[in-house]
Amino acid sequence: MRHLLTLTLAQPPLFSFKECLWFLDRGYDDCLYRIHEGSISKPLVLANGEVIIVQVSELGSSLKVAVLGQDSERIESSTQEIIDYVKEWFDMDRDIAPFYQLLGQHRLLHFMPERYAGFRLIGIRSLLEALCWCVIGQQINLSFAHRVKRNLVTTYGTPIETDDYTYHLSPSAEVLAGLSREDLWPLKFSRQKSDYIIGIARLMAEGKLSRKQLEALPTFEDRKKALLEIKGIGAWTANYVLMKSFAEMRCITYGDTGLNQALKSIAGIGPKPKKEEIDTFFAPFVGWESYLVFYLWRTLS
DNA sequence: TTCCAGGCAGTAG
DNA sequence: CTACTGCATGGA
Repeated sequence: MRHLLTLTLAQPPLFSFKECLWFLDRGYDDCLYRIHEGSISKPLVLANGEVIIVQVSELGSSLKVAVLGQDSERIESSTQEIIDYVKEWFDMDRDIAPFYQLLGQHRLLHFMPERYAGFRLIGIRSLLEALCWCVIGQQINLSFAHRVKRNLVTTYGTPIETDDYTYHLSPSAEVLAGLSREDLWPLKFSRQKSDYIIGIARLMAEGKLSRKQLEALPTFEDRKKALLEIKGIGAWTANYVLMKSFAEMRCITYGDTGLNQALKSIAGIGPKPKKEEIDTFFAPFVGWESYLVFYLWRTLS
């Protein structure tokens, strides 16, 4: 792998790379990206099949995107794809001023625009990766969840070597679809979760579930309904995936313990709030529910 | 030992 | 819709 090119992106208003990086570097040592000396880097498979490493860092008032790879011939034609990926990753094309306006008017949340200025919804572009992460994270604490994810990624993902670091691509649907449930038990998956992951991977490998198919559905509710029909995907996972992988703005992760904690400490709601109580709290933020969930999570660590 | 952690499926009401 | 159970792991 060698350096192929460097791109420069203007930082939009109300954007803070440091806030985004802080969230990604909360101390769980995620195995799918590397945070190093103020930069974040991760491997990416381009549409043409080439594997590259994108490394994003701050350079003055801009973002610098360095690209590592093998094939310098074709990389120029992928420039826009790489820019789009980074913009989507950090939700850079969204004007969040209206959200800040609503926060500023709120009795309990008016501190957020200043304290978390420029914090953005961090995306997980890969649908399978997002779904795997959700299933793994169901009902276990985050540090254990990260460990299980690392087991999965280092066992069934693809290592990508560079001079000073070994990255990993998350496992493909084809690889996971070929596993049997017992294969995942040593990686600390429960029986149910093994079945969920393999079932989801098989749907994707068979072409019965894909980003394209979900995006083709007319409404947010249709996409949620389609996800909920799949074994292992409940309300929490459906909302989380639509938020993180599709950048849907109206997702509330009902039942989420982190959300419940934040609502308890900030608004005194709960400890186990009913759907209606949550909806009432979210009512002033129509169209920004996902951002509110994300900002509430931000208050936790 | 008990409780619980960024839940889900199944059943009952 | 809520309320319940059973399912699994591992840390506090």
